[in-house]
Amino acid sequence: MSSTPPPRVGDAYNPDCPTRHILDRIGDKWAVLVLLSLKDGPVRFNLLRRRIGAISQKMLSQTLKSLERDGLVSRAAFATVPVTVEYRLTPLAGGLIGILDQITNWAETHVGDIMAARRAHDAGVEAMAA
Amino acid sequence: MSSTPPPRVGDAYNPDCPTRHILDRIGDKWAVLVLLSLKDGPVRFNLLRRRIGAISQKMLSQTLKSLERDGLVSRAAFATVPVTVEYRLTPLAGGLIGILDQITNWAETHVGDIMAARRAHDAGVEAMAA
DNA sequence: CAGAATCCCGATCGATACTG
DNA sequence: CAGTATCGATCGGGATTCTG
Repeated sequence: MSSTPPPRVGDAYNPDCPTRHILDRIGDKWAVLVLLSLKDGPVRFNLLRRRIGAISQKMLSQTLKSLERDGLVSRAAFATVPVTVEYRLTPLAGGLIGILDQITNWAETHVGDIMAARRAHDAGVEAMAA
Repeated sequence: MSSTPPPRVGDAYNPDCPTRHILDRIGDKWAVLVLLSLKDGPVRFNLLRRRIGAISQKMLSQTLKSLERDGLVSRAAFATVPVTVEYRLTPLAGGLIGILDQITNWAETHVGDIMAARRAHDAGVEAMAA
Protein backbone atom coordinates (compact mmCIF):
# COMPACT_ATOMS: atom_id res chain seq x y z
CA MET A 1 0.00 0.00 0.00
CA SER A 2 1.41 3.38 1.08
CA SER A 3 -0.41 4.83 -1.88
CA THR A 4 -0.31 8.37 -3.24
CA PRO A 5 3.30 8.47 -4.35
CA PRO A 6 4.61 12.04 -4.67
CA PRO A 7 2.24 13.79 -7.12
CA ARG A 8 5.07 16.07 -8.19
CA VAL A 9 4.05 19.24 -9.91
CA GLY A 10 5.37 19.70 -13.40
CA ASP A 11 5.97 16.02 -13.71
CA ALA A 12 3.24 15.14 -16.12
CA TYR A 13 4.98 11.97 -17.19
CA ASN A 14 3.93 10.14 -14.09
CA PRO A 15 0.56 8.54 -14.73
CA ASP A 16 -0.13 9.11 -11.06
CA CYS A 17 0.21 12.83 -11.61
CA PRO A 18 -3.24 14.42 -11.74
CA THR A 19 -2.09 16.76 -14.49
CA ARG A 20 -2.12 13.80 -16.78
CA HIS A 21 -5.87 13.52 -16.42
CA ILE A 22 -6.34 16.97 -17.90
CA LEU A 23 -3.77 16.27 -20.57
CA ASP A 24 -5.71 13.18 -21.50
CA ARG A 25 -8.88 15.23 -21.69
CA ILE A 26 -7.19 17.67 -24.06
CA GLY A 27 -5.83 14.70 -25.86
CA ASP A 28 -9.39 13.67 -26.58
CA LYS A 29 -10.05 15.09 -30.00
CA TRP A 30 -13.81 15.01 -29.67
CA ALA A 31 -13.83 16.58 -26.23
CA VAL A 32 -11.97 19.62 -27.51
CA LEU A 33 -14.27 20.01 -30.49
CA VAL A 34 -17.34 19.70 -28.28
CA LEU A 35 -16.06 22.30 -25.85
CA LEU A 36 -15.35 24.72 -28.67
CA SER A 37 -18.78 24.07 -30.13
CA LEU A 38 -20.38 25.09 -26.88
CA LYS A 39 -18.47 28.28 -26.26
CA ASP A 40 -21.13 30.54 -27.81
CA GLY A 41 -23.93 29.22 -25.65
CA PRO A 42 -26.08 26.16 -24.97
CA VAL A 43 -26.69 23.73 -27.79
CA ARG A 44 -29.05 20.80 -28.17
CA PHE A 45 -27.79 17.30 -28.73
CA ASN A 46 -28.65 16.82 -32.37
CA LEU A 47 -27.64 20.33 -33.31
CA LEU A 48 -24.28 19.72 -31.71
CA ARG A 49 -24.09 16.53 -33.68
CA ARG A 50 -24.78 18.28 -36.94
CA ARG A 51 -22.35 21.04 -36.16
CA ILE A 52 -19.44 18.75 -35.58
CA GLY A 53 -20.56 16.65 -38.47
CA ALA A 54 -17.92 14.01 -38.42
CA ILE A 55 -18.80 12.73 -34.98
CA SER A 56 -20.96 9.67 -34.45
CA GLN A 57 -23.87 9.75 -32.06
CA LYS A 58 -22.12 7.26 -29.86
CA MET A 59 -18.98 9.31 -29.47
CA LEU A 60 -20.89 12.53 -28.90
CA SER A 61 -22.94 10.95 -26.17
CA GLN A 62 -19.90 9.36 -24.62
CA THR A 63 -17.86 12.56 -24.81
CA LEU A 64 -20.63 14.66 -23.29
CA LYS A 65 -20.98 12.25 -20.42
CA SER A 66 -17.32 12.32 -19.56
CA LEU A 67 -17.22 16.11 -19.83
CA GLU A 68 -20.23 16.31 -17.56
CA ARG A 69 -18.54 13.98 -15.12
CA ASP A 70 -15.53 16.27 -15.03
CA GLY A 71 -17.71 19.28 -14.33
CA LEU A 72 -16.87 20.99 -17.60
CA VAL A 73 -20.30 20.67 -19.19
CA SER A 74 -23.77 20.75 -17.66
CA ARG A 75 -26.88 19.08 -18.97
CA ALA A 76 -30.42 20.45 -18.81
CA ALA A 77 -33.46 18.48 -19.93
CA PHE A 78 -36.81 20.13 -20.70
CA ALA A 79 -40.02 18.12 -20.59
CA THR A 80 -41.20 19.24 -23.99
CA VAL A 81 -42.61 16.85 -26.57
CA PRO A 82 -40.39 15.52 -27.80
CA VAL A 83 -37.89 16.06 -25.03
CA THR A 84 -35.29 18.79 -25.42
CA VAL A 85 -31.82 18.59 -23.91
CA GLU A 86 -29.36 21.43 -23.76
CA TYR A 87 -25.68 21.29 -23.03
CA ARG A 88 -23.64 24.23 -21.90
CA LEU A 89 -20.21 25.00 -20.55
CA THR A 90 -19.75 25.34 -16.82
CA PRO A 91 -17.83 28.26 -15.30
CA LEU A 92 -14.98 25.84 -14.69
CA ALA A 93 -14.66 25.28 -18.42
CA GLY A 94 -14.34 29.01 -19.04
CA GLY A 95 -10.62 29.23 -18.41
CA LEU A 96 -9.95 26.16 -20.44
CA ILE A 97 -11.80 27.59 -23.41
CA GLY A 98 -9.47 30.58 -23.37
CA ILE A 99 -6.51 28.30 -23.76
CA LEU A 100 -8.17 26.23 -26.44
CA ASP A 101 -8.82 29.41 -28.36
CA GLN A 102 -5.14 30.22 -28.15
CA ILE A 103 -4.37 26.85 -29.59
CA THR A 104 -6.67 27.34 -32.54
CA ASN A 105 -5.23 30.81 -33.03
CA TRP A 106 -1.72 29.45 -32.99
CA ALA A 107 -2.81 26.73 -35.35
CA GLU A 108 -4.30 29.16 -37.80
CA THR A 109 -1.20 31.32 -37.82
CA HIS A 110 1.35 28.54 -38.05
CA VAL A 111 -0.34 25.83 -40.00
CA GLY A 112 1.38 27.18 -43.08
CA ASP A 113 4.81 26.72 -41.52
CA ILE A 114 3.96 23.20 -40.48
CA MET A 115 2.64 22.24 -43.86
CA ALA A 116 5.74 23.69 -45.46
CA ALA A 117 8.03 21.81 -43.11
CA ARG A 118 6.08 18.68 -43.84
CA ARG A 119 6.39 19.08 -47.59
CA ALA A 120 10.09 19.87 -47.34
CA HIS A 121 10.65 16.83 -45.13
CA ASP A 122 8.65 14.54 -47.36
CA ALA A 123 10.53 15.77 -50.40
CA GLY A 124 13.79 14.92 -48.67
CA VAL A 125 12.60 11.47 -47.72
CA GLU A 126 11.36 10.84 -51.21
CA ALA A 127 14.74 11.83 -52.57
CA MET A 128 16.41 9.31 -50.28
CA ALA A 129 14.04 6.57 -51.37
CA ALA A 130 14.77 7.26 -55.03
CA MET B 1 -6.12 18.15 -58.45
CA SER B 2 -7.93 21.42 -57.65
CA SER B 3 -6.84 20.75 -54.11
CA THR B 4 -7.00 23.10 -51.12
CA PRO B 5 -10.74 23.14 -50.51
CA PRO B 6 -11.91 26.22 -48.53
CA PRO B 7 -9.70 26.24 -45.42
CA ARG B 8 -12.30 28.14 -43.46
CA VAL B 9 -10.99 29.77 -40.32
CA GLY B 10 -12.59 28.83 -37.04
CA ASP B 11 -14.17 25.79 -38.53
CA ALA B 12 -12.10 23.09 -36.95
CA TYR B 13 -14.80 20.48 -37.36
CA ASN B 14 -14.09 20.10 -41.02
CA PRO B 15 -11.41 17.45 -41.47
CA ASP B 16 -10.25 19.47 -44.46
CA CYS B 17 -9.53 22.39 -42.18
CA PRO B 18 -5.79 22.61 -41.56
CA THR B 19 -6.42 23.59 -37.96
CA ARG B 20 -7.44 20.03 -37.36
CA HIS B 21 -3.93 18.88 -38.12
CA ILE B 22 -2.58 20.88 -35.23
CA LEU B 23 -5.43 19.78 -33.00
CA ASP B 24 -4.55 16.21 -33.80
CA ARG B 25 -0.95 16.89 -32.89
CA ILE B 26 -2.03 18.29 -29.54
CA GLY B 27 -4.34 15.36 -29.26
CA ASP B 28 -1.32 13.13 -29.37
CA LYS B 29 -0.50 12.47 -25.75
CA TRP B 30 3.08 11.42 -26.39
CA ALA B 31 3.80 14.36 -28.67
CA VAL B 32 2.83 16.81 -25.95
CA LEU B 33 4.91 15.04 -23.34
CA VAL B 34 7.91 14.93 -25.65
CA LEU B 35 7.65 18.64 -26.44
CA LEU B 36 7.47 19.48 -22.76
CA SER B 37 10.43 17.24 -22.06
CA LEU B 38 12.51 19.17 -24.54
CA LYS B 39 11.66 22.66 -23.41
CA ASP B 40 14.75 23.01 -21.19
CA GLY B 41 17.20 22.13 -23.91
CA PRO B 42 18.38 19.30 -26.13
CA VAL B 43 18.05 15.76 -24.88
CA ARG B 44 19.43 12.47 -26.12
CA PHE B 45 17.15 9.67 -27.22
CA ASN B 46 17.56 7.28 -24.33
CA LEU B 47 17.53 10.03 -21.75
CA LEU B 48 14.28 11.27 -23.19
CA ARG B 49 13.02 7.75 -22.96
CA ARG B 50 13.95 7.42 -19.32
CA ARG B 51 12.47 10.81 -18.51
CA ILE B 52 9.08 10.01 -19.90
CA GLY B 53 9.31 6.57 -18.45
CA ALA B 54 6.01 5.16 -19.55
CA ILE B 55 6.73 5.49 -23.27
CA SER B 56 7.97 2.59 -25.36
CA GLN B 57 10.94 3.18 -27.62
CA LYS B 58 8.73 2.50 -30.57
CA MET B 59 6.33 5.27 -29.68
CA LEU B 60 9.14 7.66 -28.81
CA SER B 61 10.85 7.06 -32.11
CA GLN B 62 7.61 7.37 -33.98
CA THR B 63 6.58 10.53 -32.13
CA LEU B 64 9.95 12.17 -32.68
CA LYS B 65 9.79 11.45 -36.36
CA SER B 66 6.39 13.00 -36.79
CA LEU B 67 7.39 16.03 -34.75
CA GLU B 68 10.48 16.40 -36.88
CA ARG B 69 8.38 16.13 -39.99
CA ASP B 70 6.19 18.95 -38.75
CA GLY B 71 9.21 21.12 -38.09
CA LEU B 72 8.66 21.21 -34.33
CA VAL B 73 11.72 19.20 -33.38
CA SER B 74 15.15 18.98 -34.95
CA ARG B 75 17.54 16.07 -34.82
CA ALA B 76 21.31 16.25 -34.60
CA ALA B 77 23.57 13.20 -34.80
CA PHE B 78 27.19 13.22 -33.61
CA ALA B 79 29.69 10.70 -34.92
CA THR B 80 30.89 9.63 -31.51
CA VAL B 81 31.34 6.01 -30.49
CA PRO B 82 28.76 4.96 -29.89
CA VAL B 83 26.73 7.45 -31.85
CA THR B 84 25.02 10.30 -29.99
CA VAL B 85 21.76 11.87 -31.12
CA GLU B 86 20.25 15.01 -29.71
CA TYR B 87 16.75 16.30 -30.14
CA ARG B 88 15.74 19.88 -29.56
CA LEU B 89 12.78 22.16 -30.12
CA THR B 90 12.75 24.35 -33.19
CA PRO B 91 11.89 28.06 -32.98
CA LEU B 92 8.51 27.19 -34.44
CA ALA B 93 7.76 25.05 -31.42
CA GLY B 94 8.50 27.95 -29.09
CA GLY B 95 5.06 29.52 -29.24
CA LEU B 96 3.38 26.20 -28.88
CA ILE B 97 5.33 25.43 -25.73
CA GLY B 98 4.01 28.61 -24.17
CA ILE B 99 0.47 27.40 -24.69
CA LEU B 100 1.24 23.92 -23.46
CA ASP B 101 2.65 25.45 -20.31
CA GLN B 102 -0.60 27.31 -19.82
CA ILE B 103 -2.44 24.06 -20.11
CA THR B 104 -0.33 22.38 -17.46
CA ASN B 105 -0.72 25.45 -15.26
CA TRP B 106 -4.47 25.36 -15.67
CA ALA B 107 -4.42 21.67 -15.00
CA GLU B 108 -2.46 22.08 -11.80
CA THR B 109 -4.78 24.76 -10.51
CA HIS B 110 -8.04 23.13 -11.44
CA VAL B 111 -7.38 19.45 -11.16
CA GLY B 112 -8.86 19.62 -7.69
CA ASP B 113 -12.14 20.99 -9.02
CA ILE B 114 -12.29 18.32 -11.66
CA MET B 115 -11.58 15.53 -9.24
CA ALA B 116 -14.22 16.88 -6.90
CA ALA B 117 -16.79 17.12 -9.70
CA ARG B 118 -15.91 13.61 -10.69
CA ARG B 119 -16.38 12.25 -7.19
CA ALA B 120 -19.68 14.10 -6.77
CA HIS B 121 -20.91 12.80 -10.09
CA ASP B 122 -19.86 9.24 -9.38
CA ALA B 123 -21.53 9.39 -5.99
CA GLY B 124 -24.75 10.45 -7.67
CA VAL B 125 -24.55 7.68 -10.22
CA GLU B 126 -23.83 5.15 -7.54
CA ALA B 127 -26.88 6.33 -5.61
CA MET B 128 -29.02 5.79 -8.71
CA ALA B 129 -27.67 2.32 -9.22
CA ALA B 130 -28.50 1.38 -5.64
C1' DC C 1 -35.49 14.37 -30.19
C1' DA C 2 -32.15 12.16 -27.11
C1' DG C 3 -29.97 8.26 -25.98
C1' DA C 4 -28.67 3.06 -24.94
C1' DA C 5 -27.07 -1.42 -26.66
C1' DT C 6 -24.78 -4.44 -29.87
C1' DC C 7 -21.56 -5.85 -33.35
C1' DC C 8 -17.26 -5.53 -35.33
C1' DC C 9 -13.27 -3.67 -37.93
C1' DG C 10 -9.00 -1.52 -38.03
C1' DA C 11 -5.66 1.60 -36.06
C1' DT C 12 -2.75 1.88 -32.03
C1' DC C 13 0.44 0.50 -28.94
C1' DG C 14 3.53 -2.67 -26.22
C1' DA C 15 6.88 -6.42 -26.08
C1' DT C 16 10.42 -8.69 -28.34
C1' DA C 17 14.25 -9.40 -31.34
C1' DC C 18 17.66 -7.68 -34.50
C1' DT C 19 21.03 -3.99 -36.76
C1' DG C 20 24.56 -0.27 -37.47
C1' DC D 1 23.58 4.21 -28.05
C1' DA D 2 19.98 4.80 -31.35
C1' DG D 3 17.23 2.99 -33.72
C1' DT D 4 14.11 -0.61 -37.23
C1' DA D 5 10.95 -4.71 -38.02
C1' DT D 6 7.50 -7.82 -36.82
C1' DC D 7 3.67 -9.86 -34.17
C1' DG D 8 -0.14 -9.94 -31.26
C1' DA D 9 -3.43 -7.98 -28.01
C1' DT D 10 -6.17 -4.15 -26.98
C1' DC D 11 -9.54 -0.81 -27.78
C1' DG D 12 -11.33 3.32 -29.82
C1' DG D 13 -14.92 4.32 -32.54
C1' DG D 14 -18.32 3.76 -36.66
C1' DA D 15 -22.73 1.64 -38.37
C1' DT D 16 -26.90 -0.11 -37.06
C1' DT D 17 -30.94 -1.01 -34.38
C1' DC D 18 -34.13 -0.10 -30.70
C1' DT D 19 -36.44 2.67 -26.77
C1' DG D 20 -38.75 6.56 -23.98
